[in-house]
Amino acid sequence: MAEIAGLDTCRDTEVDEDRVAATVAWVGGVEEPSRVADLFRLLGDATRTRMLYALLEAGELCVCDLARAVEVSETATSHALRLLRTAGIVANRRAGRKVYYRLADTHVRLLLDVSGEHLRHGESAP
Amino acid sequence: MAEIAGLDTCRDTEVDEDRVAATVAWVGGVEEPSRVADLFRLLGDATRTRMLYALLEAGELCVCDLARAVEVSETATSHALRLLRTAGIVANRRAGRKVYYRLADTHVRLLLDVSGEHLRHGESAP
DNA sequence: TGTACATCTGAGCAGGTGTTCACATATTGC
DNA sequence: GCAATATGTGAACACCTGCTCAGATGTACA
Repeated sequence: MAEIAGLDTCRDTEVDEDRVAATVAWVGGVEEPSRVADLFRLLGDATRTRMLYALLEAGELCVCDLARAVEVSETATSHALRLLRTAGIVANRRAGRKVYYRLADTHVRLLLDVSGEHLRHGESAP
Repeated sequence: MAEIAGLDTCRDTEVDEDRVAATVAWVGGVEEPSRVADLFRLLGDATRTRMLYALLEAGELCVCDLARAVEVSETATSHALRLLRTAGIVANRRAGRKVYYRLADTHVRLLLDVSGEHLRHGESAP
């Protein structure tokens, strides 16, 4: 029943065995955790998060204005936006020489809201 | 109106100026983006995310079983759980020599759900 | 076309992060 | 008490990540 080789500690063989087996199969079989981690890693940087908050507040901003809003160099802003754009978190629109960025979909706003909710309420009931 | 020193590019002074000023004040004044980034950084690791998914599936697991479920050493599991516990993402319960971990609150499950939703639907309408 | 502006890109480097190793602590049963 | 199991801790290391710098690309206007 899927005894994992190489890890020989935890000698107990109680009733949790089947639950562990089912869990390892489920976690290992689906690639979702890895992709979710990739998404969270992008949001796990203060500069990028501040950019998202700025876009959430302003609706739409060009690179230079966004750079000033978060007080980061325009080059760093461009690098960050590239990552966010590739991941589909933000979308861009060209107007003349400027490129305006905005949040791509509502899921991002929801993630920010839920996170803020978590922080505000601290650790509450399960 | 809060011209940021040290960043002298982007010479345009169009109608967006006030919006930028308001945005920079809002983003800079609130520490929420930084704390949200800290939270997302914790979730931005594949090992930790798989642990959360395992706990989400199994409900409750001791360290050694969780280590086998995500196929990581028990030491690495303990280190990861310490970070998650300090952040209030997981909670623990001692039963004999074993320590059982579970998701701390419903916000984490919601974050995982919304993230999965985002990935499944890709980038849709704003 | 040439100049100025806005954005993008690649290389290089400092700082942060996750893992492993060795050891410490805690709990149970003899 | 002692031995065995389960978990926690700190240091060392390799790896990754985000920033800056220099330069390239794209766009508008004279």
